[in-house]
Amino acid sequence: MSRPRYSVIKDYIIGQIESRAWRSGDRVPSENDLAARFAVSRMTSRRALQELSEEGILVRTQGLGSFVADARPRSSILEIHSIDQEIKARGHTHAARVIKLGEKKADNNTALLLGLKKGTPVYHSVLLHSENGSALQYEERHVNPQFGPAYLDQDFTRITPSRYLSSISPLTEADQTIEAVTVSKPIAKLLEIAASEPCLKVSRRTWCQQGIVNIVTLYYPGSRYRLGGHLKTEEPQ
Amino acid sequence: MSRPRYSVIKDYIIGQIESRAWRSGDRVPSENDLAARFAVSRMTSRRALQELSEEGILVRTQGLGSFVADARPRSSILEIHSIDQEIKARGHTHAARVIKLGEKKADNNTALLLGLKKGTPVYHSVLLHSENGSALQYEERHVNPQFGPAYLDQDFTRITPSRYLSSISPLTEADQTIEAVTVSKPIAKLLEIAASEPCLKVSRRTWCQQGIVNIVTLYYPGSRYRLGGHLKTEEPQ
DNA sequence: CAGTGGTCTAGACCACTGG
DNA sequence: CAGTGGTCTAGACCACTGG
Repeated sequence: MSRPRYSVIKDYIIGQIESRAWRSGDRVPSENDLAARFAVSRMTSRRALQELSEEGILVRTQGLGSFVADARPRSSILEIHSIDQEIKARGHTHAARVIKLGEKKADNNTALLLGLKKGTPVYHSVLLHSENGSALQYEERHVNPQFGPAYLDQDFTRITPSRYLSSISPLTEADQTIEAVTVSKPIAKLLEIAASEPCLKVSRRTWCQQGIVNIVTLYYPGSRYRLGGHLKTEEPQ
Repeated sequence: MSRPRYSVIKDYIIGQIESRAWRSGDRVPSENDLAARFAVSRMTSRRALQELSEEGILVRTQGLGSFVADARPRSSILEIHSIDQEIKARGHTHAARVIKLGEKKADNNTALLLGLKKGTPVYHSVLLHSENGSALQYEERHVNPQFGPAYLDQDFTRITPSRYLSSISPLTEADQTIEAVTVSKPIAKLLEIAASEPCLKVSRRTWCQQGIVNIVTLYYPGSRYRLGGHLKTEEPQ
């Protein structure tokens, strides 16, 4: 059961980009070049280039060629994905550092958002996620212990909180707001940015079938991250 | 210059789904069926089904067939709302000021994004929208004249560009990215904020059935605006 | 088993870009 | 002009699904 040839060609191209042999704006080999080099038909080399173009890794122009796209990360607003998967999907290395992990009594606001009584014990975690060694996301989370009983026993350098929680109780719903803010000095320091640098703040509350799982606040350096999405109207009238 | 055949097949399938002739879960004709019906090769009918699958309109399973996907709820973050409607929905007063309105030759980047040749004349507008007298959104737009022929004759203090354009050619698709940035001094002045204040930047490209309508850049003061939405997973497994 | 989608070939003609 | 990507053909073999 061998891998499809177009997929091998994709990996080759991704490898070249990751190793910085080919950089943003560089032209990559043409369909014909790749077909000859990999001894496949042009339809097959074309598929590799086409898919990389759809994935935003290449930009193609008729008559000109295919070029390595601007490397800034994108994520789909539609999908709630785990940051590690998102980073790995870009072919990069994800690492997480656990800043805090423990139990807290829910304050007024946390209790309200989680639908619990004030003072109820909740799990609290703060993580810093990095992409290829560069800080990308500060993550603070308050978890309803009911939906993640072994939360405090997890090794969050190996599995993200989001993945652990969704393995216990599948996500069914979420609320989300997106803002542009500056962050406090301690957070700026962790994110390796100046305190004046604008950041994206994503505040999210997630539900499983049985109730509210957790509330999350994420901060991304504006210079290193953007949210992206593609939408289609269901019924163009 | 006829439309590609795979695109004709896609439209046929979309038409069947829109007219409710084919409904969620129904099986659509196979690659071979469509190839015979449209007198094309299987590679061509396959492309139509493949693209619709990537767009989430069909779901394909080897050995089984291709099926109409469930209609999915979308995040309101992704709904394209007219800023005036949004403000009025809050019971507030919307006002718009026209900063620029005219014709420009498309530069390299604009041409690329609009799918036009460099130097093609495009319409260009800059507006400032306010809510109860307080600046809320800086809007810059480059419009393909083909899809808004009377763009320059509109009174954008009375009808927003977005509403005018969608009255001409209904919106079918959009790309959007969201970033946290600081803005240039002139824009900061218009928005009545300090140049150091973080802003949300929304970059959007919209399509109608026939092609790319326009590209838009919006800036919102981070202190006065946030994007919000509610999402539901399609299939809680 | 017949039918489905997944991969692939070796050609073809075309529109487009730069020099 | 030579080179690029965009569309397309008429075949092929394969893995997979249900009956």
